[in-house]
Amino acid sequence: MIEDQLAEAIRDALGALGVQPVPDHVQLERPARREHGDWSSNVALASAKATGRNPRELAAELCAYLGDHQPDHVASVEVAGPGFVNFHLQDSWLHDLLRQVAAEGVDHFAANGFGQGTSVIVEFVSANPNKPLHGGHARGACLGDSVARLLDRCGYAVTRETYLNDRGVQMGLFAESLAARARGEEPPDDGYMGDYLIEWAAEMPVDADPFEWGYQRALQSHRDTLDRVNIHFDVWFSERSMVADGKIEAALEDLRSRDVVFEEDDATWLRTTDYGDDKDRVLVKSDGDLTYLAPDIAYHRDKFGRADTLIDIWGADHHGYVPRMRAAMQALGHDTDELDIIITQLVDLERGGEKVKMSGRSGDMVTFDEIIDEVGGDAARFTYLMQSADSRQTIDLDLVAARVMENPVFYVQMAHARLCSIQRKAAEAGFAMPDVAEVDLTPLTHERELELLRTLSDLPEQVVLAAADRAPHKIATWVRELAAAVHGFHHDCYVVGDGVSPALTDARLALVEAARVGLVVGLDLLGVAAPESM
RNA sequence: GCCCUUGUAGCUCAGUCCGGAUAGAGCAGCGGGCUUCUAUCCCGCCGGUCGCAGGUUCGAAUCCUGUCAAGGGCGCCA
Repeated sequence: MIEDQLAEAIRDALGALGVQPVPDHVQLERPARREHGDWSSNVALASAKATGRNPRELAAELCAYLGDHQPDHVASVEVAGPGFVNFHLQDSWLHDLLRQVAAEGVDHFAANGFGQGTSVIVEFVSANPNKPLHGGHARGACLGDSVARLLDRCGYAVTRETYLNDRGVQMGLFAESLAARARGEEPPDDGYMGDYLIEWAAEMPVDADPFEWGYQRALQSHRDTLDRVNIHFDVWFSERSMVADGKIEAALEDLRSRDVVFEEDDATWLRTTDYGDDKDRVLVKSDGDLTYLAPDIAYHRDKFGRADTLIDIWGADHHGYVPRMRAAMQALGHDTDELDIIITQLVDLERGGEKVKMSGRSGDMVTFDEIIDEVGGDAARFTYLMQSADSRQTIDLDLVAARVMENPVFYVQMAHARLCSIQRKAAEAGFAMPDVAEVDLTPLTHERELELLRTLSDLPEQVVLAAADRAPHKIATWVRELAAAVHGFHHDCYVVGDGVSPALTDARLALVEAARVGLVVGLDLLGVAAPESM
């Protein structure tokens, strides 16, 4: 990448100028203002103090040196402000970039090998298998899958996994409620009241076991819903399987052997306070039943046996459990740096400005399916991923569904459809797609063309940052910028038509293809389709 | 009381991790632009004491301290 070249050139220059020590990392960034050049470095400001030199003088010496030893593509280097070193580049750096994007294509553009050799399990959704997925699951579902897509592109060996709470009190109540509905009765007072149980009960064969049949029915419901938003788990991990194969007991034994467990009031406790938790936690209740925590610990212990790094996506209502899980993993000797628990803040749903109730015993909760019905799978995913998981989100279903102007997903998809349309029109007009490696790109000098390429050049870094921060919203922001650049290009730069020379048409067709690759990659990282027409 | 997250334009949010130059985008409002590849678009204008107060720094939306406000969480429930 060009910034690596420039950084290396700066380090060489610092060495030649006798600056000690030469920093390991030279920061280069794209200035906010075009007149500050294509790339800028604050290296003179940053190292002035360490070297006891005046930053502007150091910057001036750097510029002079770099002027005499110009790296490829550099047109000029100048000092600005308090001591920035600004590089102005020739358009050729963007032309090279275009060739690179086209050559890498959808499979390789913005990919990197940072995760090579590292396995990671991304656990998300993990909904109780006794009711349809509801709105509260949606954000975490979209986030988890997109994080997995980002890690894929960074070369990690990724497993998408969800945990099934398929034993315990709630599942028993579920089976009882389902059986009651099947008999035409009301569920027990503490049972499940949702109308979906009436539907499911009607489907259930008379001789079926309500527990097993209902469990499978719920799983099918989850699978069907997630299919609609392009989410597919590699592993559906069963809690009760850990009872059968002894993993829970093994985990408890492991903890006991490490002397972090004690008995008190007839219960078994984990001394999580030794690891930063604010109180100790019960593993086995005085009545002999397990708390939810014991299987959860066993599950995470199992995951650490299968992967180097664990990422969990939890809702805000579970954030209080982070310290105890981290404590438990630390007690088991795992590196808690490799346990990354992402908390998604709550989402408020509205319709036409009116708040929608998210849950309720009578079954008036909004299901994930209803959200998809109302706004579509692509709009749902894009909307959930537009904002940082840290910020509380308000989604007005009517706005997302109906008012196209307020819904960026259409803007971005439209950009892709337009590029495809251009390619179709060009083919109809007899222009074959040029060989991008050979085509002359020097006709690409229009500001719209250059801006499009500059935006494309940002994606590789954004992928690295988004993957590291588990922050797909950075990709959503980027893809909106790229779409804006595409629409601007589309508006001002005809590809095929009167007054466009064949050479320019060829060059622009190459640009169209590179931009299309960028949109496809960006949208794919979000799990959103790139339609060829709209 | 303790813990987590948030507070940036009328609204919804980027930017904060890793401090840089005149703080960005969309929507809303106002005003322009289609004989050619999708006007579901493009361009301009309007709009911000970056919650508040200190501190560190050549330089703070960004780091530190305090404080206010909103949301969430603090079970031998799951």
